[in-house]
Amino acid sequence: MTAAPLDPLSKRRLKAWIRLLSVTRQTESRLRERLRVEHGTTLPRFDVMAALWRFHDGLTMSELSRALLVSNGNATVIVDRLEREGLVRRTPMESDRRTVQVKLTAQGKQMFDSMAMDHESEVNRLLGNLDAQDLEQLRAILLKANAQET
Amino acid sequence: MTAAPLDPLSKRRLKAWIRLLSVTRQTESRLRERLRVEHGTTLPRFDVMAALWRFHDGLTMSELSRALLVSNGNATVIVDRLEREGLVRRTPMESDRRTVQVKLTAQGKQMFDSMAMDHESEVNRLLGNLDAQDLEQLRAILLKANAQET
DNA sequence: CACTAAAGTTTCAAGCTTGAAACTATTCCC
DNA sequence: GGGAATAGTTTCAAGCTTGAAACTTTAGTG
Repeated sequence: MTAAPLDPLSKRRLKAWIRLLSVTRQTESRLRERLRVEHGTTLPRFDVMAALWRFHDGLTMSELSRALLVSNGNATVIVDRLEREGLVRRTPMESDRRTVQVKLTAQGKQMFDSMAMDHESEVNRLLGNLDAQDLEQLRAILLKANAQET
Repeated sequence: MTAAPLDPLSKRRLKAWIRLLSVTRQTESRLRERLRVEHGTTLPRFDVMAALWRFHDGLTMSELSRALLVSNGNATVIVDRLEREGLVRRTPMESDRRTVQVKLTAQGKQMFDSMAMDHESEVNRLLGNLDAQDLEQLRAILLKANAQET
């Protein structure tokens, strides 16, 4: 539907996107490897646990998939596996019987705690070249970019 | 192995990473949807074709997976499917019989051309809020971040 | 109250992705 | 030349991911 790219910045935006994707993929790949080698888990499982740790009153499945920007079906299978491993618990809601509340179990909290600091220091290492000014600029740019998402 | 995160910027780097991931996922999701709806294809297929278009003398499987930051096994199945659809061709190399050269077919080139401009204008729209200065800063920051990747 | 629309979740098929293992071809080194 | 190590590719099992369809429950409307 969009017309031909007369915008003179079009090519630069495309290059910026490619670079953004590349840095993100490389970083994700490092983090995935670390979780696998050091903690025997995967990035999606970690992401779910991190979200549940953050919202420690629990999240519904829909809130979870929205927070993680993944599909509902995807959230279901990851929570299924975490639940089978005893790291997470589904509780049917009284107020609205369509929904379930997902929470970390005590074991899940413990597991997450054992990973979180290591994960943070790996992120800190991977982005270690960025100083305070870089981080502030990046923050501003990403917020700006995000505002566009229709 | 890394020690506790005494770095005072550690938390900010973590937040920056989460934001980076979020923007990237949202953007990827938009682009994927557009390719699906408008062109009946997927992002990984598009990525492979874009790499082959860019290096129009062809790439080996290993070069391809390195360029796309995906595993060799992954590259194999995507190229398999593209080949089955006639968009791509594998040619055994004379010089080194371990390797194959992957190239776009004429049909593949045509298909890519029909998608590329649309894809670019979608990227341009999604990052439309970023002006020349933003793009330059982003470029510098991403290059800096990239330099760290051990 | 019935009907309809909407929201929340799961199921499903298809495709993507990884990392390890297997296989083939090449290069290196004695 | 004969191994041994290395490089390129594919195969494989397991898990991730999507989007659509089905199912259940709730809310809204007459």
